[in-house]
Amino acid sequence: MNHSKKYSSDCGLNKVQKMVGGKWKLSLLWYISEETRRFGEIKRVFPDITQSMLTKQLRELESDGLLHREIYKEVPPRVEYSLTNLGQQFLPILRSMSEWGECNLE
Amino acid sequence: MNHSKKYSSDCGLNKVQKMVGGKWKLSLLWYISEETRRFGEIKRVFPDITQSMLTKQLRELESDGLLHREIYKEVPPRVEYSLTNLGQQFLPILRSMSEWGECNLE
DNA sequence: CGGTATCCGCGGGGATACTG
DNA sequence: CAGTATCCCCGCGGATACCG
Repeated sequence: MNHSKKYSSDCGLNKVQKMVGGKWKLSLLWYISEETRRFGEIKRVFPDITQSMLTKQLRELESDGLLHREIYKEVPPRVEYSLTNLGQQFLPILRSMSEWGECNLE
Repeated sequence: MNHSKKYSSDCGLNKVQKMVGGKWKLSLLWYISEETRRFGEIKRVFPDITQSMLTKQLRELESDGLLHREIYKEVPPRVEYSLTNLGQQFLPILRSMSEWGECNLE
């Protein structure tokens, strides 16, 4: 590895920061990891996220390869979100963070 | 746990997000985890962070209990940053994220 | 050397209304 | 139901100058 770039903006940690640094992304991944979720479900469980922001963050997670978005062409429409392989590989980290957060704070 | 708050703004993951969500905090913790670091060292290794922002992020990490800040009253002054116990407990997670970031991106 | 003090731009994120 | 489309605010983070 280029030694001078060990901590620079293209190191692994900063890539992670960019991918899951969004305000709600960790929680969203966590919720979707339990099982495939419909958009409406997510919206109901996270009432503090506006719908537009929810769409945006989900799409970013999708384009970063963490989420899969499956569209069912029905009436009414249905869209389901699930973890990709990459997202599943991130799960242990997510679990550790959740535990660390629950245990060590106040 | 309050079921309705399982994914709300005070769940473990969102606490983690607030604590280490800053643009440079993961990398800073990572660098300081290797050994105790002086302010000037950090500044040199992270030339893209302005000095004022560096101070701010370090202080936030300190007040969140992740970093210890030791001031030596010498001339010239010396300030050293190191991980607290809480910070050390976060290390495995940091390591996982770094590996995941290095391996799975591009 | 290791900071403050100011000022400021940008974009993350929210509110609201409309749509296929 | 699952979105766009707009508009907008605030605060993160940067730039620059000064200080004990």
